[in-house]
Amino acid sequence: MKTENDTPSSALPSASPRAADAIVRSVELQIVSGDLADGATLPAERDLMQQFNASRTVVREAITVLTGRGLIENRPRYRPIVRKPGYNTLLDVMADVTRLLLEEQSGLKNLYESRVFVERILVREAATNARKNDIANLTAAPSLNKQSLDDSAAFYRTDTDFHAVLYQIPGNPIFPALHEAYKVWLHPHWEKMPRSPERNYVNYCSHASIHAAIVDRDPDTAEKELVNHLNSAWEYVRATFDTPSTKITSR
Amino acid sequence: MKTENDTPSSALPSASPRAADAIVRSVELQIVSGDLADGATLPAERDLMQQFNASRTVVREAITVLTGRGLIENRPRYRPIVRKPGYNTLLDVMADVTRLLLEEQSGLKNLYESRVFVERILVREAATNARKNDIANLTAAPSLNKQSLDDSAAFYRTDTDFHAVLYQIPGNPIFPALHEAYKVWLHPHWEKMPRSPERNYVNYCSHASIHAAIVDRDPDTAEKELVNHLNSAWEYVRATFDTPSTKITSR
DNA sequence: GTGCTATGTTTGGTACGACCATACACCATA
DNA sequence: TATGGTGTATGGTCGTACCAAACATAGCAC
Repeated sequence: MKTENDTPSSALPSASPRAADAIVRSVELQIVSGDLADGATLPAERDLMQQFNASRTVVREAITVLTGRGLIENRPRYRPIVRKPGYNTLLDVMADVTRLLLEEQSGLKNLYESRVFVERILVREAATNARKNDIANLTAAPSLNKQSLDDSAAFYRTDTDFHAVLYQIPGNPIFPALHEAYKVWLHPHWEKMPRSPERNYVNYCSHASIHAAIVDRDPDTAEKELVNHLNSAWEYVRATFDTPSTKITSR
Repeated sequence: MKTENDTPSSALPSASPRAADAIVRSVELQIVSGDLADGATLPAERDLMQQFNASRTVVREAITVLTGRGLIENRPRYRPIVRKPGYNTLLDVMADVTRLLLEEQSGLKNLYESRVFVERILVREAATNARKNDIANLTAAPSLNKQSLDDSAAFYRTDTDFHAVLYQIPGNPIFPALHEAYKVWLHPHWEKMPRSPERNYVNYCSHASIHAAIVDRDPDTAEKELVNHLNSAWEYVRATFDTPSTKITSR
């Protein structure tokens, strides 16, 4: 986390008076307060200069920072577009660093393992507390799976959709955003996974089993089926870059 | 060098050839490859100008971007310090946006709820697969709690330590980083929570119960105790900013 | 010799001005 | 009216200059 180490000699000599920070803060405030609506465009840089009484250097630095935080979108020759921060923004910001972390073998494994943990509790939650509405969504997804067994690309989409339902059930916007993040980050590696109607059928059966267990209000079975499902998928992905020590063990 | 052959009507008209990006990528590579070790300092800006044959404007923009990604640390009048990215870096990057999201009431609630979900699966995992070593850590923590019942500040620390153990058990570095993030983001709000030796004792008992259930290899009870524990804590925090609709219901 | 101070150098932060390429609005011509 | 050329606004880049703080060094006092 942020290094908050005060220098041993005194309290806070830092208080970095970077001029751009003031602009960043000001724009941030305008965004969260709604003065700058989502989708609105920022004034031209030369106008911001006057507005904040700063040089273009500083204004541009502020824009760079805000872009890095995902608060504005900055295409080369267009005005910056305001993007009101949400949970998806949060994951967006992580994307660049995540890409670096995923380049190491253990990175992908760790990320996938975390997904397994999350989905384990999500299926348990579903089995325990899913409402009629959720069950309906959860029922529709596997049937769509079944219809696209022969089209691996389509199956991949409906496969993802099934898991997406799990992330919606808690009603917490963090989870759908998290699912989106897993999807984006894992997708490049899943692309390389061999697919076949037979393999799709196995996955479909897993989804059906999980769905059945949820309908039965049986969290233990639901979790067990999910773990089997995800571990099996991992084995397929692992085969595309097989190395020792990437195997998920059950401890 | 830049591709100018994309179809003008479709696809990606962007292909932004921002000069700073090249520097960013280059430095990123040097960091992950180890050419730039963690803790090393970047060359002076005027040296980087020559090295990349770019203007200082561009060099400084690259540094700003890298700082935003948490890959370098940039104090006002010092050389930028290289920080090899890890999972904690990941959470660091989210900090600024998270701060904005937490300013909305539902932000805190959503974040805390996600923590409950995560810890639910963590205690289940602990009850199922914790090794002797983990159990030992888990045993030590509550006893430290007990010793600091009368010192609320100390108790808060040991309280956090107990939960930290849960995040260590899976052996996945993502979880300790996540715990650190929860700690930092939730801390300001927990600060405002009223504390007392009696309240500390209640929390201690919860920890003891969770610990006992884990030792008994009883994930259901462990989860139940944890949920009670965390929901109870939430009620105390909620009291500091009471508004309707922030109550956590069990659906 | 040791320790402190004054001074010059390095370096990041900021400002200003200039130029380029392109998106876009505008206008003139067919 | 449709089309194509033109001018302007705007972001991207460059170069220079200046300031203030950090750092290195030399010089001074003891």
